[in-house]
Amino acid sequence: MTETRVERKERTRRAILDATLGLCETQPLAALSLRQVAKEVGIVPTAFYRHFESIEDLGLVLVDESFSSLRDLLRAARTFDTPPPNDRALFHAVADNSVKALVTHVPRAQRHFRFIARERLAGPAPVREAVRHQLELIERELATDIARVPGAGRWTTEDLRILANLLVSAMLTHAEELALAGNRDDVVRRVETTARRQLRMVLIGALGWDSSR
Amino acid sequence: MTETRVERKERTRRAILDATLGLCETQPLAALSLRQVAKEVGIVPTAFYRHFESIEDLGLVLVDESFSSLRDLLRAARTFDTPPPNDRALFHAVADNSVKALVTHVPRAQRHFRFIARERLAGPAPVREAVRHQLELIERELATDIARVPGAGRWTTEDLRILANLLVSAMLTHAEELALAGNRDDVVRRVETTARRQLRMVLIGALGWDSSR
DNA sequence: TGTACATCAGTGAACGCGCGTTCACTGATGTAC
DNA sequence: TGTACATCAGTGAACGCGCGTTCACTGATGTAC
Repeated sequence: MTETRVERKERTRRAILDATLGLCETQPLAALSLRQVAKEVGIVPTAFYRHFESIEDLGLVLVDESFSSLRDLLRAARTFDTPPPNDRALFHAVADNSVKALVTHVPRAQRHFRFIARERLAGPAPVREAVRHQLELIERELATDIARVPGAGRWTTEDLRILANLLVSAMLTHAEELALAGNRDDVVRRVETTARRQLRMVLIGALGWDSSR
Repeated sequence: MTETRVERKERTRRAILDATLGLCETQPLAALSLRQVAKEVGIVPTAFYRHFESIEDLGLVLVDESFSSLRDLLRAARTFDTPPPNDRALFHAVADNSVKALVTHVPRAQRHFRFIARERLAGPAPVREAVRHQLELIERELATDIARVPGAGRWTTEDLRILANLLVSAMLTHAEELALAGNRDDVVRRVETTARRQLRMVLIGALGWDSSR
């Protein structure tokens, strides 16, 4: 015996998740059939039920998986090689780091990002809700991070949330574009430039912002 | 005879478009069947072909329709009752106006916005491409508009495009949330506050921005 | 170690149903004279 | 105005196909003793 029963089951489960991610590269979850997935995996349709209750149930698992890969991206974006000497340099470094993380990570986790891009607004309600929840967590974490930056003391909690929301929206939009555009070099470079410049505009603009005005 | 043959045909065509918008409130275009649409309209499935070649063909028409309603919103957002006295007041007025237009217009054209939100990333490639094209036009118009604002002289064309892209992304995100959340009062108010505050942050932050740095 | 039994991932036949598309048609509206 | 013919939006039967789900099953793996 080279593989236990549990290992074999896990392997099939993994194959179902992968096959679904593959099929979702060109169509939304709602357009998939259980039989299509089963055929792709190489199992009989009824065997699907040994692993998931429904396609939607499977979708929720994929949302969790996708966001765990997104958290990797965000962790990378927060890491600095050397601490920047002043505020302006700090913001430039943050912007450069974040965008570098974006363009290197998205292609590696492309199928996950494509899945999220598609299902975030088009998916079944519970799937959309799950994506929404995860994005809210990210937004809150970012707000906490920004609060620690020098000069952020003047900002109210509400404004920090609103700023974080703006940054998350903008970067999500870019990630979605990258994921759906494939890896066309011109697109990657354009998105890279745009994203970096926007982060700088907002962060440096933020230095002059006063919550009380 | 109360209705000519042409009028009657147009009425059926309209009914097909409306039925599709209705069905797309809860599912993406790719999950619809031609028979479902025909049943909703009250015609026999084969009659569909007298009006459209396929569901995708119909989707492209709905994209055009939706964006013509979005252009109405944008026209409204650019209209001022009284010209503001200074730059800061101008930006506040622009932010307030734009957001007011957003929250009043989205519910009125809700089905169109829901359709765009769903199909922008999840739709068939030609539909996604059509949405993308329309958004690019809006972005370019906005850049031209910003260029006319006092203090924008220091900005490069490239930076104007990038700023416009940021604003369009942010406002699109809010419009999509409004459209998919329905008309829940708390959501509308939260989005309204967030959107207005973000526009102010960016526009006022932009005053301190210098393309050369 | 060997045996007898339990578990359970995956099978395969079967079901009724909705699918897109074909085709020849109908009958009201429109047009030519 | 009246008649004969053309147009064409919508009909209805028919097709083969893939759908989700049910059910009783098989046989390899796991467990108790």
